[in-house]
Amino acid sequence: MSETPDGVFVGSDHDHGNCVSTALDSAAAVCQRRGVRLTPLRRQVLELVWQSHQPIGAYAVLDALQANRRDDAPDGRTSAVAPPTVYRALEFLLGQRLIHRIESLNAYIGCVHPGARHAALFLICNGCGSAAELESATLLTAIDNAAADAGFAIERVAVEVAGQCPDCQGAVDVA
Amino acid sequence: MSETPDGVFVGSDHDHGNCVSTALDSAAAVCQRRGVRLTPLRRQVLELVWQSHQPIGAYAVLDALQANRRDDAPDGRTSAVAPPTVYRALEFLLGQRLIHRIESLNAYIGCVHPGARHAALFLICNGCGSAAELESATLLTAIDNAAADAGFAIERVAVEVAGQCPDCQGAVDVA
DNA sequence: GGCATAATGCAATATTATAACATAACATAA
DNA sequence: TTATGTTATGTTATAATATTGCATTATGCC
Repeated sequence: MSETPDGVFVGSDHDHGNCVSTALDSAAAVCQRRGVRLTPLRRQVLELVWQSHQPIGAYAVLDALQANRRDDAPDGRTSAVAPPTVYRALEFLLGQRLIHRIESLNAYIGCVHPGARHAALFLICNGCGSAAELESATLLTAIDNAAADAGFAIERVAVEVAGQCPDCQGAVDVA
Repeated sequence: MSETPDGVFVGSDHDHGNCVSTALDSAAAVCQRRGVRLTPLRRQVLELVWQSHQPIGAYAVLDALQANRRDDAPDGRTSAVAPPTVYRALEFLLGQRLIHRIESLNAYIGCVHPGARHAALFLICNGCGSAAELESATLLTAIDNAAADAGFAIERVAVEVAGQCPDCQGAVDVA
């Protein structure tokens, strides 16, 4: 089923390096337009989030960051990266709408509509751990209406649907 | 604005004791029907979750449980309640669909349709911390359709909308 | 350079959740 | 009735996630 390049789940066949660099470029553009700084650290965190191309936890980002630094250091000696370093970068990226947080996984994923204010629907596969970001006008209208009926002022929306992606539905789990 | 008894947010004016005991009764009925055991511990945890009538964290339940036990003990001496005790009870209640978990808060709340398999929409007030459980057929249809289009098999749905409830929208936050 | 602001480093700790194993309660049949 | 399997709870330790507070460094601007 990796021959469905137009499915909402990215297959193993897509041009990964390209999609990451595209994301970084548009993030840079968004930040420049807004007059906020996509510092090397923030850029690196964004890159790591995109590279995983799946929801990735803050501590996984932290580990990757640390590994990067070891590689960069001439002698391999580096001080440990501390959690706030990562959380602050993630917070910045969330604020600029460059990534999303998946609440039900305590994890983060690159946003496919970088910088835009929007409410996304996530399909999260319990099998392979991948996630797809969708937009549904009907869905958002339904949420808006429900909130309006209740006199509720919306600030943030999370729609997270867990289940099995097409590729994982056939798979039998080996005992 | 506490004179809107038919709003989706419960006011301070509703019959709290009654709504808790109703919830406990129907939980007992559900469990009996299913042949599962609503043990004293599980019942007590369910009661604590309902009593708060807001999303309540596992450790708050734990503290309340501990307080209860101190009250019950003749001499006030009791051993500490440990996290697994609470998490296991919560897990049971989730499994029987007697409570919901609010992912974005890491918290739990009584289910208003006890025992029924359903996908709920939560309006969560950032001002007062209360939450309202809604159903929206349109919303669920939209989610079903989006999933179907993607060939995705749904297992669990979380729709969490954060914002300001009617009562909190007027309120100015004091600096 | 000197200053203000923003960003990062760093240490400690808070909060949420689970693993692993021991014991107790309950159900049922020999 | 106790033997036995099963379910539930207790207990200890630890894992995973996240934040607070303060020190230091980088950046932009005059």
